[in-house]
Amino acid sequence: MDGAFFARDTVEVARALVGVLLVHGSPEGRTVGRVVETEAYLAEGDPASHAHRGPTPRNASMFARAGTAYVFRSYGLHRCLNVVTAAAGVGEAVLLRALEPLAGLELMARRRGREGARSLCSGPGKLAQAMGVGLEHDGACLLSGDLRLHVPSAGPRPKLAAGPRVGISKAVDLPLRFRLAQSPFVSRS
DNA sequence: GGAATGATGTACT
DNA sequence: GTACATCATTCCG
Repeated sequence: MDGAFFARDTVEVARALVGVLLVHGSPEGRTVGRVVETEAYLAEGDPASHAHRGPTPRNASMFARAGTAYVFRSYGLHRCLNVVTAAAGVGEAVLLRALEPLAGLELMARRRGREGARSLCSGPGKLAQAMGVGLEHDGACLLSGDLRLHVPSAGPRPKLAAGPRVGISKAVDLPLRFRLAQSPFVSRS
């Protein structure tokens, strides 16, 4: 796993990230999930992106180098995890929307305060909560550190379904959302 | 300085 | 399907 994986076309990265493992080793324990749903946020022609109007204090890490985490607070209480893509300074990223929980399910359930493997990580806010991702991870490197992405060395290319993104009011029609076909762990809608 | 607005999730009808 | 929690950031005056 190296930075080159992320330092290329953002839509390609969004597709390639499906199937990648997200691993968090915390004092509480280790949690692992497989990415099953992503969304790309682009620099040009994408008014739904936080980076659309250029750098601000909040989105600063979107302009850092590829492989950096961009974590933001959503609706005052949730958190969402993105991976910065493309060349440094461009301001593109991929939102991780859903995971298939693989390890540390009990810890995920405890963090979430509810049971049900199906709904532990089936949404960007749930995923961040279950994996213990917080604003302290904003700006962190996802190639090394306590929170990491890991590409399985081999394996068949997963079958993807593309569609419109969720929860936005602008650029609603762009097909920039990708998910693992037939996975029961994707977010609803 | 003030007001609007979310890259959401849950509960309730 | 609809309602609402909850607050920092952003934009406008």
